Amino acid sequence: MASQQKTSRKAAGTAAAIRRPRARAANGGAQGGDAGDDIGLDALAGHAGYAVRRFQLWIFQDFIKTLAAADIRPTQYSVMTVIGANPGLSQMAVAKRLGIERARLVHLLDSLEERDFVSRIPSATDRRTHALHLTARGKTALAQFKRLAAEHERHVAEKIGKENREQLLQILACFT
Amino acid sequence: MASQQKTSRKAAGTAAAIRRPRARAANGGAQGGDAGDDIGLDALAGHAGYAVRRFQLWIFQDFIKTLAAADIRPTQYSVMTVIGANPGLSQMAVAKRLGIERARLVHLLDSLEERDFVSRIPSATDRRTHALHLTARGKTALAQFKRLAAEHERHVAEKIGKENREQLLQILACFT
DNA sequence: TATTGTTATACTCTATAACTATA
DNA sequence: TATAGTTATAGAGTATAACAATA
Repeated sequence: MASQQKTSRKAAGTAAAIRRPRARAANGGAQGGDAGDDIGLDALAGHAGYAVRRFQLWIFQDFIKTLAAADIRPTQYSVMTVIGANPGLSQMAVAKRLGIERARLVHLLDSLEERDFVSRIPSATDRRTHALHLTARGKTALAQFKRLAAEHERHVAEKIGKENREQLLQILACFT
Repeated sequence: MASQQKTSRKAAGTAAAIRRPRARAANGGAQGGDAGDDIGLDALAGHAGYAVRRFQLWIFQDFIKTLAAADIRPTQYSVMTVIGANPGLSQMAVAKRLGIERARLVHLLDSLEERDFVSRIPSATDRRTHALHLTARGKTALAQFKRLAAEHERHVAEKIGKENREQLLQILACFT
């Protein structure tokens, strides 16, 4: 399939190689090879999804950077937070609550269990399920993660403004 | 590595199998095997990143569903929109403007070129670069995509409220 | 028969590094 | 030497399907 794509691209490139007077000049001619910041995006400016995507990229990057010393990523943090607030949940319950595939949660819990942050305790009432708990070490670790996460939230407030951050949380409350 | 993980998980499970009185009872006991909606998440409620992530998932799902008939995904749409608004841009310029890896843009453009929406035109001034343009077919298609995208935006407004959507766009304007 | 946890597969996206051809 | 486009690879993340144990 890759070679097919390659072939068709090369072919298209060759065909298009019949040079034209360049409509590009209509743009001022400064944008062809330049990665300047003056590229018009008005067409995307009105799209909520684009702004939200860029914001989410920024926010996750800052979260990862701020919690890099603890080596915890956003999803791991959310899993530990939910288990810490609701000890004894099953894997299905956590997966559904966070919108994670249960197949993926298996691997997330594997790594958290390897680091001795979480433990799967067989349920006495339903032997298919595990009751999820934070270990003593996990509880201590989560407390530190939360301090770092609070620092990350301050970065967000600095970036978009304290009031704007609170408004945003209100607007999106229906998604938490 | 997989078998290592499996081994350590099984071992941890066995060791933890020494049953405890279940701290879970402190939560009301209804949450263990249940995926109910009453799982406490207060701990995550104050985190902008979590709300934004969930919102972005919803918004992308709706975008993909609304534009499914056109078979266009959000990133493809943003690429065509930028090229349409700024004909003649180089691949680097588009990649930087949209925050996409230039390596990934290659494949995105491959598929758009295969569908005859975009063409790479060799630059006369810098033979390393391609000037990107929409084909006639691409322009017609983009016009239809924009109508569908506008319908998607109406879905967003229905979901979070018309005024909230506009406020959100204002708050996140610095990320577009 | 349905559900939980698990394994496996595939596809998308992200992040790199290297290669080529140009500059 | 630096840059643009390309190729390749590895790692997350997502979406499925299937399986064993259990309900």
